[in-house]
Amino acid sequence: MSWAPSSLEGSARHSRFWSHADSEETTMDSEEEGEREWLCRAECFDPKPLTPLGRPGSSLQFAAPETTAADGRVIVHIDLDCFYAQVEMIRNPKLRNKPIGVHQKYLMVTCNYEARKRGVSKLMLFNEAKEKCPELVMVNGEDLTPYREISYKVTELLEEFSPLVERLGFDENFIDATKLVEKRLGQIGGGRDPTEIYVSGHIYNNQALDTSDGKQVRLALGSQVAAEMRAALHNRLGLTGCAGIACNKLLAKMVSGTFKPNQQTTLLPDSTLQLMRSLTQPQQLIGIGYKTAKRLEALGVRTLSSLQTIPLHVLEKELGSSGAQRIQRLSLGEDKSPVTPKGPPQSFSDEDSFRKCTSEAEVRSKIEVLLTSLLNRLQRAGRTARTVRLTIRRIPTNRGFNYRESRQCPVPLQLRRKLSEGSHDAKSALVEILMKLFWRLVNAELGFHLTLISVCFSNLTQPVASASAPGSISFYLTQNTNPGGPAGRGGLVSKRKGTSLGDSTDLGDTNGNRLAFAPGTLGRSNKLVLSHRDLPPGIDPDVFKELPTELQMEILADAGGERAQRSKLGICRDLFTQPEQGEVSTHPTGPAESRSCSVQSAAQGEVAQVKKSQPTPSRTHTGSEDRDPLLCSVEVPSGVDPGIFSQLPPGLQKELLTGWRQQAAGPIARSGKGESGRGVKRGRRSSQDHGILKYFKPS
DNA sequence: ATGGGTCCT
DNA sequence: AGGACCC
Repeated sequence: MSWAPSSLEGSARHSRFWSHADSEETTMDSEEEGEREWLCRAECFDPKPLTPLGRPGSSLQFAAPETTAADGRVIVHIDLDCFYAQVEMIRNPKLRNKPIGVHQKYLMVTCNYEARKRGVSKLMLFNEAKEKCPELVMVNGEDLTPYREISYKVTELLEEFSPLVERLGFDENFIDATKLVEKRLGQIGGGRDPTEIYVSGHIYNNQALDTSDGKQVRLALGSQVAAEMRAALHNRLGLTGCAGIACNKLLAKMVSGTFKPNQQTTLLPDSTLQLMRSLTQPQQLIGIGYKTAKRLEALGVRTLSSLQTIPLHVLEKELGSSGAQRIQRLSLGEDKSPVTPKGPPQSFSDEDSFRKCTSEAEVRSKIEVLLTSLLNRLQRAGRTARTVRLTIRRIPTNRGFNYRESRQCPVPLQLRRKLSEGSHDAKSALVEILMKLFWRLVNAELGFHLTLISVCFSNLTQPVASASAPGSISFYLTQNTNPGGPAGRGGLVSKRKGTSLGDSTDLGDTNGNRLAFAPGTLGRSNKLVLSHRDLPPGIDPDVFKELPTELQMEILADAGGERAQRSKLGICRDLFTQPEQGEVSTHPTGPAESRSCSVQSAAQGEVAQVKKSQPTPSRTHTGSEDRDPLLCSVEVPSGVDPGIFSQLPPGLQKELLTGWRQQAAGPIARSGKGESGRGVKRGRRSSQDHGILKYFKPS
């Protein structure tokens, strides 16, 4: 009652907002979905008014609308379906067809659709869910590592389409696809097939597409981009999700959940007010939370329409002028906020909640656990922290259950140097610092009863820059790495002329692989097909074969680490090693679009593209006997498939071979104080912590 | 509630 | 250091 309930894809607001879609979605199986989306293309595409399109030079017909530039944007919102549950199904494919729930403590934070069919829903209590569905397989999701890692893979994949990608939590991303769409528009206007103008997926409110309306055409092309993004997410990461396409972030997000799961919806501008009318409370708008909703209620504003019509000066008295204007514009579906890439994480935190912690010894022990995990995370990411913070929550106070208090202090410079070398002394020094912060929070004479302890590292150094420098692996393999200063941020789509994923309207190009696959190793479902002994020891082949290609690649690469350490991603053998034996051949059902023409050809294009690339000439021999003779004699790091390795650019191979033997460079604090200051645009995330380099380098 | 995140004041 | 917001 006193806090705003929230959770991964599961705030009360979210549930209320989408409850309509939620109840529908279970009735719609994927078979049906595919047809519906496809039908929509047929229904909404109007073949007659094409006249201006076919004429050469007619692209002027679609010059940007007169109105504000903000209105002419094409924003895609991607929202992964029950993300934690999907990750758990990837980690353990045997769960694929079972109802599963993911819980943290006694709260089930999400569940898959198999569970939802059986009446289980998000944010149910553990016991409640088990009662509803005794067969429910409960997985503990308190360690966010696997979710965080796959989450960043999703963002990276989307960044291949456009550098303007903004994360929202672990399972949502906004993409500004305006430039990409403009580029395609130019190609269509230049005399290409006008039937390329259609909406992929649903159109909100079933509005007919008017192909003579430039804004609508842009959104239609945006819907095709969104479909390609979702196809890539499925083909490469094995993930499904929904997309919303609209002219701003607010509307894209609001429309994306109209059809769930694994479907997409485009909002054409004429239907904006209808979408807004479907909202009942102000709190359903992103940006209006629990507190603001309460203040609005005090003003008598309980409905969206009353928020739309309340005189601005009344609103301003309660919320201040900037806030008032913002939320009133939101209520009308207007939102000028840009898609803002946040770059590398600003903070790393780890917390634990519990019923009771009343002794200093318990506190110290919990802090040690949190610290150990955090220091590992920092080191793997190549970051160091300038600030530490300790946060606690005490047993119910007059300030509400969720009231937290914190104290923070700088991490002494000496300590930072030692930490970057992994010194054990340094860690205990940090524990002492945190204990001092603790005693600044609680009065030693009074005793205490905590229900949560959290440690947060912030004011982080940038990731080491070497990974994104020209000549490095990530320079070759990632497309938006921006090694330069602030000037490059958001400006460049690609360093490699003409090869940016999004640059082409050719479907075959839209799902490019950053990693090359050996010819013939891609199976029917676009997963690597490798013989038993190609796998690192300890990996269950039955599990392995079910994984998405990029995760398979990662495991293979991970096995190459000489010291067989955990990969930086943690998507490594112990996460995928199954305790059970026996065969399970669950073929995950593809997304609806896998059966649709355009997306299927995209997937085939991906394979075709891979097959086109030629193996590099070989020199030495290390391979095993029955590999492709064209590929078998390349010197490769141990544990990596020579066929894969051989397809990499020569400079890349060289770097790999060199890098393999090197110790990972220690984190280097880049000088320059203001670089991560507020309001200053930071450089893009380098590939050090999430980029492609991690596939190849031992940690 | 859980275990994270963001930016602003 | 806390407050608001997001998932």
